[in-house]
Amino acid sequence: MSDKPPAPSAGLRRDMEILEVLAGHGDDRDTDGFGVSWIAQRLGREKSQVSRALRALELEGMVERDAVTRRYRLGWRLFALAARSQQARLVQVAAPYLRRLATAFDEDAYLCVLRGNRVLTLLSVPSSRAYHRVWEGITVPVIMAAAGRSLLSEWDGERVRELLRATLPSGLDSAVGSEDDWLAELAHARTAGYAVSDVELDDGAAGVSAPVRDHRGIITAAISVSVTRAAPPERLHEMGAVVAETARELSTALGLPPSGHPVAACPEPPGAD
Amino acid sequence: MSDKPPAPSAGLRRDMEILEVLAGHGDDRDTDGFGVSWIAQRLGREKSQVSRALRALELEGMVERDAVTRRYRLGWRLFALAARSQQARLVQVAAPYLRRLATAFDEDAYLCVLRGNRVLTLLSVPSSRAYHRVWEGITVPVIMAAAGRSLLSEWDGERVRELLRATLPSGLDSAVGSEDDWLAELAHARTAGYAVSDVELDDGAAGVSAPVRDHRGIITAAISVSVTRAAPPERLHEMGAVVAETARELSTALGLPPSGHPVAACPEPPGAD
DNA sequence: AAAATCAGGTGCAGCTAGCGCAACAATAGC
DNA sequence: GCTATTGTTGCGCTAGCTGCACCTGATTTT
Repeated sequence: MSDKPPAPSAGLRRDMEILEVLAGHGDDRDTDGFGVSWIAQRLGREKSQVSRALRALELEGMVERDAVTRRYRLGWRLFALAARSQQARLVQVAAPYLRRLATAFDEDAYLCVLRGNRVLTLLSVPSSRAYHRVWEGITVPVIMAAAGRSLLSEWDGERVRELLRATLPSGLDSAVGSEDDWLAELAHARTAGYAVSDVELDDGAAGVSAPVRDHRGIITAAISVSVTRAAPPERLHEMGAVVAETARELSTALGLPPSGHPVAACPEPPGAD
Repeated sequence: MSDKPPAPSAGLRRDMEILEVLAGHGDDRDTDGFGVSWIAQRLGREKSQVSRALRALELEGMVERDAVTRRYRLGWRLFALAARSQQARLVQVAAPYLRRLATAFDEDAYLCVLRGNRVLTLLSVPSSRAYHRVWEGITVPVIMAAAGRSLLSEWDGERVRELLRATLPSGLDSAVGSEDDWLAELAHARTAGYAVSDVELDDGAAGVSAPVRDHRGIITAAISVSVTRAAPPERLHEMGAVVAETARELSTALGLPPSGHPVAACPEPPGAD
């Protein structure tokens, strides 16, 4: 009598509820999954319905069932779908944010990821100013890229040293000394939420960068903004704060829970106009 | 024509097909997403149907639509769910180990699991070298993957034969002969703790791999490192030893008791058919 | 030991929700 | 401006889902 009006795609809704239950409380104590009856009761639905739906979902690989305990958990297909498109999605979702930065500072903005011991630029948005060097698809050593510090900022110290040593051919003993400096800078970037690098290499660009996290909270990319005009340190830190905030927004849009809590509200990306 | 009987869960099937299309091929030309008509045509379905399904999926957050281009791509919800899957945990734990391998050898490193008779790559850590396509979320036949040998190394011989026959279309009679070779290689991999595969298929990558065990000692995954440059056999075996050791460390991190193998071959066979 | 309890699956009738066609709306193209 | 293309909606018809009751099989109770 009350409401049954808005019930389109009831099947999908049911499936999503089931998946959400299987996703669990986020805790990892539920590693053995959940049984049909339990899910049905929790959803207030018929067992038969849940049973059939789960079978269908299993057929599609969205859930998988433990052969012995007969319990269900999320399946490989979900993971495969996400894995295949996460990079494409990253680029797409990031674009508007980079544009915002590029126009705000009138500086080139970049989206970078770590590839081996080099930094790969996935997307670059040019400023209005003169020549814009195309970096997309280009890799540079971590130490040379502005985004490098952000990408490594949460790495284990030992790993960073290994990577640095692997990067530097060995001829540079100045580097040996600067390893500690680097680690210190990483620590600073970690606390500040952004990294500032002034000109280090002849060609190496100065810039500010901040880490982008995926839905799991792992740093998977970094955005950076070049700094082509002389600017006082405090100006750089102002920029850093903005870049860091933008990176946070982007992370949220990618599915990162706003404050380290299960998924919730809407990750509304600023629709380009 | 006459058979429409086996059509349960038609809605789910449709949704999955759509998601599969949206996931693309991992190539990066799909970065713009896809339009309704294009998807409909590709699936051989009615536009209206696809349109409505996409709207429903969007409502659930499984897909999202670019505000300006009106094209769809996978949504945050799917990523959030994927992050909660069992595989995600594996990936998270394994990532540092793979990174270490990738930087140590400057070769691509992979984490793979067995999915039916194919090998699914869960995580690929690219080296710094030339562009490499995304393998994450992609499946390849067991015989083509470097990790295949490690994943099958403790299987019953008969079952391996079955799987090989099911995999090979049948046209390849050379395969019939090589079945025994394969079994022999599996035996070798079992004793050595790692598997070395040189180039077998035109595209098939050479590589070394080693098995990863869960807390029960059962092989649940494999890590492998590609070998893109010519290397003498002894070099490959050096690498194999390193990969095997890394796999052991990873297994321990996953909860395997450090002491040798508690070994499978227990009350529970990996699937009594 | 038999019987009770619980989890999961199946058969079936009734009815809802999704399908397909085609008209319509909204853009893009010329 | 008009036409071509893409995306949305109205609606009758039926495929497929819901929900009840019953069945199987494992685990526990007394």
